[in-house]
Amino acid sequence: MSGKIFFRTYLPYLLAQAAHRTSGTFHRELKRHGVRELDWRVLATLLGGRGKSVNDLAVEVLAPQSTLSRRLDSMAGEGLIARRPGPADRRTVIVTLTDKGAALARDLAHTAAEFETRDTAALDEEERRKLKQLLEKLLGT
Amino acid sequence: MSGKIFFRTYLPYLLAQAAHRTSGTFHRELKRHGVRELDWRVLATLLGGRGKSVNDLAVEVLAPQSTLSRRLDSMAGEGLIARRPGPADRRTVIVTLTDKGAALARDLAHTAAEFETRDTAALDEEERRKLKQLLEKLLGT
DNA sequence: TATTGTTATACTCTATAACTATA
DNA sequence: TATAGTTATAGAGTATAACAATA
Repeated sequence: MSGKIFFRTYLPYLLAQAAHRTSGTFHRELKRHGVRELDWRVLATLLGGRGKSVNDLAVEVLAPQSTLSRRLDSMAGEGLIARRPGPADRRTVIVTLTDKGAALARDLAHTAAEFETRDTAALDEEERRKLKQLLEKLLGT
Repeated sequence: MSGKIFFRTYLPYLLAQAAHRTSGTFHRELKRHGVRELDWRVLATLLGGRGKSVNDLAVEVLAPQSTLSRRLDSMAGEGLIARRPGPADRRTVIVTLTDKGAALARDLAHTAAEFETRDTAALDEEERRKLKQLLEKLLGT
């Protein structure tokens, strides 16, 4: 088994490379706003929804609960998110965007969409659609 | 713009999620061997090749040069890789696998291939092939 | 007892820049 | 002067487990 051939067609690595490349330029943009990658994922995940528990959020932003918990402290301090006890089960904490957080999230999402197009310019519209469809199927969503 | 709709179809996030999911189980396997994710990328990248400069390697393993440099110290200490000055330009350092490193790399690559199939079972063979092809085109390889 | 979330600790990785050797 | 790589430092993320509150 040749290593070159192996790793060049090894799907997890292709995915990691593609994720790295297609977010590199936008991450520099995030930095300009003083927003970290994890914060951006939290903002984008919560945008348009009605709030999520810390647990659910941790799964969606691909971060451990303890890391997220500390970032939420910081984001709450900046007035971007709010936390309140879950209505049914008071052990859970429901995280929602504040108006300020939602405004920032919308602003960043707009910029992200521009970068997305630019950073995936090697694909035409049909290929991009197909790629998304395959990824969604892979992820079961 | 709905957040749910936005982030669910935002390609960099789909890629990050897919990369995360398709490597999660194998990373636990790596841990069992005492191999870190970065080490694994170095091993797999060098497998079957004739060695690479630290700079080129850093790009391929998606890590900063300084991080890689320190990991290489450790991997050299474990007898997995060797470093020698470049023949043409003596500023460069050429990294190659030792026999021990190559054996470990082949072993891990074999296991990785099994996990790859398992972790992408939601796609059939044709879809997997198409996904790889689109990713390769996106990456320009 | 089990689960949700927070907090604590030690460790790893990253960003940045200074430094060395070579070109 | 510029480049390849190493080293140094501070900051950010992760793994792990202990802990509090609720179920």
